[in-house]
Amino acid sequence: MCGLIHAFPRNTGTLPGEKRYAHGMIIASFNVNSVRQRLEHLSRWLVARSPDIVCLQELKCLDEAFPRAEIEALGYNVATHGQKTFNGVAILSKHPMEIEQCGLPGFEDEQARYIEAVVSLPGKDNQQGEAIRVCGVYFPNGNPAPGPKYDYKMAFMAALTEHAKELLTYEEKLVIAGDYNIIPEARDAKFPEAWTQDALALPESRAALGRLVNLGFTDALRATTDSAGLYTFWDYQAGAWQRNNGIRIDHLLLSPRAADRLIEVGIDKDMRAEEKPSDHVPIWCRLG
DNA sequence: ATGCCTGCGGTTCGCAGA
Repeated sequence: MCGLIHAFPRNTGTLPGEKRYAHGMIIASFNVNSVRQRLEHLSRWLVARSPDIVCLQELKCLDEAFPRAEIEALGYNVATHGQKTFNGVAILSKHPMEIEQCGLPGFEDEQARYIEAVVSLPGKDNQQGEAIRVCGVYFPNGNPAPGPKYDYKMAFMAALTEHAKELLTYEEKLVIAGDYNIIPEARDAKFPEAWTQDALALPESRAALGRLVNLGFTDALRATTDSAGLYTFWDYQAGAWQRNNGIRIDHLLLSPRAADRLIEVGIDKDMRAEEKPSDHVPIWCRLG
């Protein structure tokens, strides 16, 4: 399992005197579509990929129902922001972390779609390492558009953009990782014409994503490749996986200091071919 | 063409997802 289909190295040299971690650290996002249904998949993947930090979306359970002991047994600290039935986000970290936010600041929301932590990274020779701020996001779907659900999606994105603007002033290593429910460009869908009226691809949706990215973030995948056909989601219906009818909606946005450390990006596409998979697969980046 | 499929709740079909 966890066959790596897409892996994109970044052609960048190390500057003289620049401090980098020997093998880098992996930060991943994975929409599990029910953490209880996906515990075996998730556990196998955590062992195989061994990410340092993972943002999970669509837990679909209360915090007390999260399989905390099982994940902790694999060597992870666990922070959850769950709710009954729907949504729910979590951050897993091999390293110590402090939770900064559960829920998006300045945005009253009964839906559990945002969690933010600062992770303390190990330094060389047990020296005090750096820290990295990680935001786990689960954007609303927004369909049907127009309508109240689309208004909610736009409001969520506006609030996230305002918060991200403040976070960037800290000039930290920062990653906003998650299910954005936005297809950035036509090349990010097998059949882009099928999505033109959809909340995932409307010009207003793409413009809102652009306003966030243009604050100064780097889309990790697009920093490594211009290739079309790189997807993170395939619908359960109509043989979408078998037809490779996919879309790219799970993204890793990097602050300038994080983008400077980008080594490679991967999508663990083979997860989608397993028995009883999530409809999303993990995307991850390695920072040096 | 509209549903196809999956998960959840709570009982078995409606809602949500994307």
